Amino acid sequence: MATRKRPAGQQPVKRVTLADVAKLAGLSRTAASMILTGRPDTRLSEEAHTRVMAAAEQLGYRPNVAARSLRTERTQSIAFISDVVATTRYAMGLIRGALQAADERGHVMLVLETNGDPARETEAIKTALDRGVDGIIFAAMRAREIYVPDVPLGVLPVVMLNATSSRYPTSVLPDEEQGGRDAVRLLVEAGIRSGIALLGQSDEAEVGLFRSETVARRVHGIRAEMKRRRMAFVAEESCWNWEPDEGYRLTSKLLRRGLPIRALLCMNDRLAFGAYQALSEHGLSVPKDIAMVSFDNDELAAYLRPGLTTIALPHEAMGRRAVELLLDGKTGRETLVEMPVIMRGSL
Amino acid sequence: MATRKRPAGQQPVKRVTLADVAKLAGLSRTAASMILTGRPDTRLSEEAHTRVMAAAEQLGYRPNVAARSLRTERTQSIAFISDVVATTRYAMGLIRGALQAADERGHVMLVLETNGDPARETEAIKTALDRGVDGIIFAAMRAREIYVPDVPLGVLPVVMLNATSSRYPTSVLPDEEQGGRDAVRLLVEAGIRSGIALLGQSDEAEVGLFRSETVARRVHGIRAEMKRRRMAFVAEESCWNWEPDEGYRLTSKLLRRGLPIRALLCMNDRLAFGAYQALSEHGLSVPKDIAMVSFDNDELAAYLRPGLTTIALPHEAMGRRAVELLLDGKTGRETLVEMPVIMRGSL
DNA sequence: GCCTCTTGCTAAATCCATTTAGCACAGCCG
DNA sequence: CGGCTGTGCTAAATGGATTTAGCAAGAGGC
Repeated sequence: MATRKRPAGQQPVKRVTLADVAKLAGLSRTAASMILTGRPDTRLSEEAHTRVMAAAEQLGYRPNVAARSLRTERTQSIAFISDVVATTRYAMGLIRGALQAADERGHVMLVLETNGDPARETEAIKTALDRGVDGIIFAAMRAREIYVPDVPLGVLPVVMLNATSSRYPTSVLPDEEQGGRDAVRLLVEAGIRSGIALLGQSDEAEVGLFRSETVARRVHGIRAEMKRRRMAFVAEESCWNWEPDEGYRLTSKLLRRGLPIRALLCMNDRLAFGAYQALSEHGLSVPKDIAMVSFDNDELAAYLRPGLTTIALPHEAMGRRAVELLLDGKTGRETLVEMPVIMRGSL
Repeated sequence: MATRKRPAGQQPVKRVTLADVAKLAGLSRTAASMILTGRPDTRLSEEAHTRVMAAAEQLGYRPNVAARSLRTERTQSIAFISDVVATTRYAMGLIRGALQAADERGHVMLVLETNGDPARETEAIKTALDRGVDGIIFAAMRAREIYVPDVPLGVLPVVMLNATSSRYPTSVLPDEEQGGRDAVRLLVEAGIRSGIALLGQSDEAEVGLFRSETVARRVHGIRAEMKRRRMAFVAEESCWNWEPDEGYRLTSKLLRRGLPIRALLCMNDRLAFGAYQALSEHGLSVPKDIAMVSFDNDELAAYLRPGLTTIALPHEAMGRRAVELLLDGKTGRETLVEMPVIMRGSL
């Protein structure tokens, strides 16, 4: 029996290399490389360009990224390092926006998750550096100050997404201050200047101690706009956990107090969801009896009846912007992304 | 003024290479490489091992991934190519599970989004190949047959995640048949054998024409278990769009017909969400008047009052499993992942 | 006719790790 | 002593691109 070096059907399928293209075009690798990478000031003839392009096309040439980046130190890839990818529905928007912007610029995105563990963060950064990424995005799923481990990144651009860091000045955040103002403006434009209750703000939040940086700005925007218009809340119910349960509990409590409430301004949609449940139990209808305005534009907001009017967290736009800043070299300062007003039936 | 070639503070920060390690250890690059990659049958001395390890440690050596993969043809990276990353909250679980399993195996994950566009799919595959990934996961956010473009992948392992393909036999899917059976079993165990209405199933779904493959299995499991237990639905309301609006509409319609309904079996949680709203308006309470069982374990399910008992889509486990199959070379067949029963207050 | 400049192109070095092939030496056998 | 085996290690080739330095031929100037 003859020894079969290579199974019948299995072609060796050698990848097409630059050398192959050059040979077919009758030129040197140097020439082929320069033409294919679109170098500006080569003195290669029009004829040479045509031949190389044709050869590359004909052979279906794709450059070997590893070989290229070995030489160039750039990989056309970026790292998206985030604390938590799942758990919050917010995550997706950030990733998706970043992904699209990266793709448009011919970059791929490595996604790395750290669970907020400093050791894993350090490891993630090293991994990213090993792979020679062209830039790093540090993202937090709840906007906050992140401590970025002290790994020397050289001149690698870094953007903080939905996060801030004392080490890296470039960050992309939602314009919460404006969002806060808009919420109040919305109420006024609907003719409601009194009987507004605030749901969810907590003093601790304003201190920014535990909760997110940006929420403090949201609260600040709300208060500033209220003050500017010489308005005051009829009630404020504070809580830590902005979840439906709390919204339900606080709203029930509020209603029992018998205050003249005409609108609820909720710090997020999950609270508002809980509030809906409480209102429904009390036989109150939205927006006829009580109007609702909220923040985030959670998926929930569209599902409620009537739909919840809310100031959206522009996650996708933020992700996109982060990549734009990173790859277009516009780093250096804080960028605020407008929070769109999503009008639905609750106001 | 003297020309300053290099700005004062800016160190050149040359990366540590294998050659540096070898030199410090007083050995050849060959030896250093063999030791650091943990080759089994080298005859290098214990002493050599110690010296190389110490040198690598001391210099903080990290291998250059590009250089390595240029030689080895493996990159310790995989591609996660999916139709849509956002829009469905499901997505995250798949990505997150895959990410974790990849990380555990020392791999990084490239995430690529195609929006289901064949041209972009082809492009994504090429991009992945260019980067020399060690495997590809094709994921769909709604389980379904995907047409994978005919790009020759050679011997590259491929796993279909939450999807099937005629081209690639390895796929990871939720065990919908079992899930369907469990839903019925749950109702019976709660003492409900009659007065069950089915919400959302549509004949078109069973044909699998447009909707997902696996939903057909879900319906099949439900019907099989009903039949086995000699039970029948008191009503079936069909619709295409399994969204809260439809759940609301169908449930309202059902209630107006005055049937003796004791339980609602909903094809997904969003339908159930709408159903809750309708029940609430009709003054019916869950689970006292009407019990609810559903599918997916959407985030919503936990927010409802009472919490929605539901058969979960095990996205994270599926993502994890896909990577395990991919990297441990266990490809070849369909893997079903158990759908956990999430008991909450609605049953 | 000699020199310089421009044009069009290429040889060879380089990036860094992996891997093949094989060298030098020691010990053992007969 | 010659031949053989085993041990410990290394030189050099390799992978595929980019980039530096520079060659050869023709044009133009004086």
